[in-house]
Amino acid sequence: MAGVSFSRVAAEAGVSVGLIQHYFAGKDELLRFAYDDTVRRMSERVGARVREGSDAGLQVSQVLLDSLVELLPLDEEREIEYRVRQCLSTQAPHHPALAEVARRAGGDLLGYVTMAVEDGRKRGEVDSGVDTVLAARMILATLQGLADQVALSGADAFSARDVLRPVVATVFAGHHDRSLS
Amino acid sequence: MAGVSFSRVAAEAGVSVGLIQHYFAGKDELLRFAYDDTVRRMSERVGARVREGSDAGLQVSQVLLDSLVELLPLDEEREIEYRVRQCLSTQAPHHPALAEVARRAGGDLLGYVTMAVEDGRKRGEVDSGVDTVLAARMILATLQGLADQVALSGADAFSARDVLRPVVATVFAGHHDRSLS
DNA sequence: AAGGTAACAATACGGCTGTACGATAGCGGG
DNA sequence: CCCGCTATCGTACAGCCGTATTGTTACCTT
Repeated sequence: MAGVSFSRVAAEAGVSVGLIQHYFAGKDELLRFAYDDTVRRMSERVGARVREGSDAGLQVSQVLLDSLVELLPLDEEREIEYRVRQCLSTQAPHHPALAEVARRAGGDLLGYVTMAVEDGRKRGEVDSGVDTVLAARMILATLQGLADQVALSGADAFSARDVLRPVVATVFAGHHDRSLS
Repeated sequence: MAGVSFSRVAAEAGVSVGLIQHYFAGKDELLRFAYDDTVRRMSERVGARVREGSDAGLQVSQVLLDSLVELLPLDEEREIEYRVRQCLSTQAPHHPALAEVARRAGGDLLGYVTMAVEDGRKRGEVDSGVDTVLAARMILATLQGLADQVALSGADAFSARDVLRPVVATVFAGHHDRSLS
């Protein structure tokens, strides 16, 4: 992030600095575009997968787990996404435009997961007493922290799926074993 | 983070630029010191609290929950710690010295939580079949993601403790209700 | 064919950055 | 007294950054 400059972006893209200025009014707008583009793609991916799985009548917990694990920086492409999201969301507090993107992205994802949990409740996979938003927050928090752990210690240090599964299973009780062994 | 410069640090500290150079060989060393100092203090705080609680014979799950929630950016001081940690750990992949600090900090924290879970197992609060390291990873992942959520939406948007509690309870089964309601 | 417009390049410029260097002042030991 | 050491400052400098400006193609429209 410290190394992102117009000249470097231009060089890596194989174009001139002037061209980037032609399309983006300033550095802020360039970063905002990169951030928005990345989080939008991530959000749409998980949204689509949840919808597909729901339509296909698959087990909600399984679909959710798959969709979320797919966001982790487990391959090079997702790692780039992760880094963009991480760097820009860190910068967000100081920049209103970035903050708004961060809020919208967070809200979208929370909405998708909440809907999935509600869907699970309708199908009897989730106890009726569960606070769906709180449950979604819990699952998402674990996912996010898991992303950090994977990014730090590498994709092969441990099984991210095995860490996330019990948390999802806490919400979707009754259809899975709850063991951590 | 983009605004951290020698001149700005000097101004805010009320000293000259030269003085900072006198104590730190370069910017890298200055940042590394700030990062190391912050994570060390955080790690020691949770380590001490876990040890105290363990000696006092309190319920391990309760002590652990308290110690970890205390790391979240719920007041201004912790928010500063959070931001330092976040910014510098983001920068870590490109800078070996920072990466080493990040690894050590992560390892320390994982060690403390793992020990707490093992302690809970000895006392019968945790099932004997549980993978303690995996359980610690899960709890820490949720904590970390929770910190991000709190930093993004503010300390009053939801109860962070209520989100973390069920995850801790998944590990420390039998002594707590497991409900999310 | 003319002309307008969009794509793209080159360069110039003021500002800020990290770092290097020298100066000043206090101060304890010989 | 003077020497070395440390704390502290001021400033100079080369380099990179973001931005503004100007120029050059090439295409589309009429």
